[in-house]
Amino acid sequence: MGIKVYNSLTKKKEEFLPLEPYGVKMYVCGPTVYDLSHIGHARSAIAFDVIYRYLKYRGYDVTYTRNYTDVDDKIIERAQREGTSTEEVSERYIKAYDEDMAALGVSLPTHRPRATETIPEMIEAIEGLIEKGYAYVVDGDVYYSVRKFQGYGKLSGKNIEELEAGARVEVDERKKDPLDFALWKKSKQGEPWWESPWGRGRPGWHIECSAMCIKYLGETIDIHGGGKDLIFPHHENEIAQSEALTGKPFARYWLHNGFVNIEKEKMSKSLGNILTIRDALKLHTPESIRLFVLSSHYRSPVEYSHSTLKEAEAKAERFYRTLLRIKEEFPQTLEAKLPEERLAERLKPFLDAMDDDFNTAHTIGLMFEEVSRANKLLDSASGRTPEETKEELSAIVSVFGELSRILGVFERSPEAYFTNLKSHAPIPVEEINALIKEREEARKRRDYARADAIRDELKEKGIILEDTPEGTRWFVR
RNA sequence: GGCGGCGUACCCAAGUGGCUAAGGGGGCAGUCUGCAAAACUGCUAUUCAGCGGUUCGAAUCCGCUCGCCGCCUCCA
Repeated sequence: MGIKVYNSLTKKKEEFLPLEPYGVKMYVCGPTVYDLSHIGHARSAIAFDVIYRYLKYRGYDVTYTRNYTDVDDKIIERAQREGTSTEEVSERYIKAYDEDMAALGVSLPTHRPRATETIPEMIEAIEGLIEKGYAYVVDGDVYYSVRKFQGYGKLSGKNIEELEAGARVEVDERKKDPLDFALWKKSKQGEPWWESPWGRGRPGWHIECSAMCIKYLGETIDIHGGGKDLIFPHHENEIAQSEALTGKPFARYWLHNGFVNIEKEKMSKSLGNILTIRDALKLHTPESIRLFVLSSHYRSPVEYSHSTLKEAEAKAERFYRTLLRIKEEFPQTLEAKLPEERLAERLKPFLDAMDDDFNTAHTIGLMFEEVSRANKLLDSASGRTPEETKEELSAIVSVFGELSRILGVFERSPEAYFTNLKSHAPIPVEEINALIKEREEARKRRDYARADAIRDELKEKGIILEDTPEGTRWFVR
């Protein structure tokens, strides 16, 4: 059985069969770089990162392109407000985006083109559309004739008559039809511009993605992704432009991720309920953010809240604690390599879940069943020899290793994970160690009242003490 | 108004025709412990928003009703 994906174009789950048997071409709409990215951007990037990782894991040679839209009304607006250049604004936020993505463990796509580096290709595409009669020039602007394209609305399920009736489209006398959209915009005073056959101007948003997609991946690609909100008009327009130009199907599978909601509402700038990735990283570990995102299906909405993130943190802690136990009690298992056949057999249920439209939530659920099993093995020998226990734990650890790479979670050593948490302790480590020492002395004196008082005091600050035969250790919560 | 989606326990969340309705968080009880913490064990949905229908059989398919959300304007 192969991979099945939900295709927004057909509104069905379909078997994934790329155009070339072993190569996959994948394009995802990246950010417009006019401000810091929020958790919604993080979700999209993480979801497609896992899809990218999984397809590679499944043996496909994936070419993944994710663009930066670095010329746009909002960038211009911001630059003017700040009295700086659009280049400076976009440069700043590209850098910020890259940093955020790296912090979240999002792997780098094969290509990361900027719209401004693809202007000649955009002009060429627009010329092609004019030649074929799909576009027209009005006083330095170029518009796309939506009605000329048969099948407009096939992705979003909209029909032209109803869109017209809705009349929420921008009013512009120069357009022949209110539905038409700009391919090229004549530049106003103080705006960035490029020379073109229609005079100085800049590209429209939709043509950017079409041009970059065709340039880096070709006329027909396998997967085109983005947030659900891009379905209309952005992706609908991309289809119209690209297919009118090439006469070929643009993308075979359209994948759209759901939103991150805050208090039941979509997180968005206009609603003013955004949480930037940076601010989120001040509150939570990157691991818990990834786990939060991947614990539900990529198409479903997720609710961001303190408690949902805390639950993700608890998951991470449970996982790493178990790994730590395994490492302490059976250190050899961490390096164990399972024979390929046995590994494949153990991995099957997990990969079946991933094959089913990248069901990371199910996969993670299954991983926690293994966590329980590992703990049971560690708790009781019950008729097993130590050798058998070691074997079994090695198998579990090997499975975890594979899945960690696919999901981009639990990739660190447990020590690194807990050390990182400790670095965020609310009081200095020396102070904690001193209190632990004092408590140990109290315990030796059997002064349990004092010992418990110290433990309670630390607990209040989020520091959990744990007495083991080897002494007391601590965790941050 | 048009289009799309969702409603599974106290909370988050898998499951989309048939073995015990995954998993995590929380709660309660127990084992362990000086007491805890962690881990483990048991309990916490005879039932999947409601009502009808199809079927030998439905959380899963169909219809209706109620509630929530998104897109139709820039938006991941």
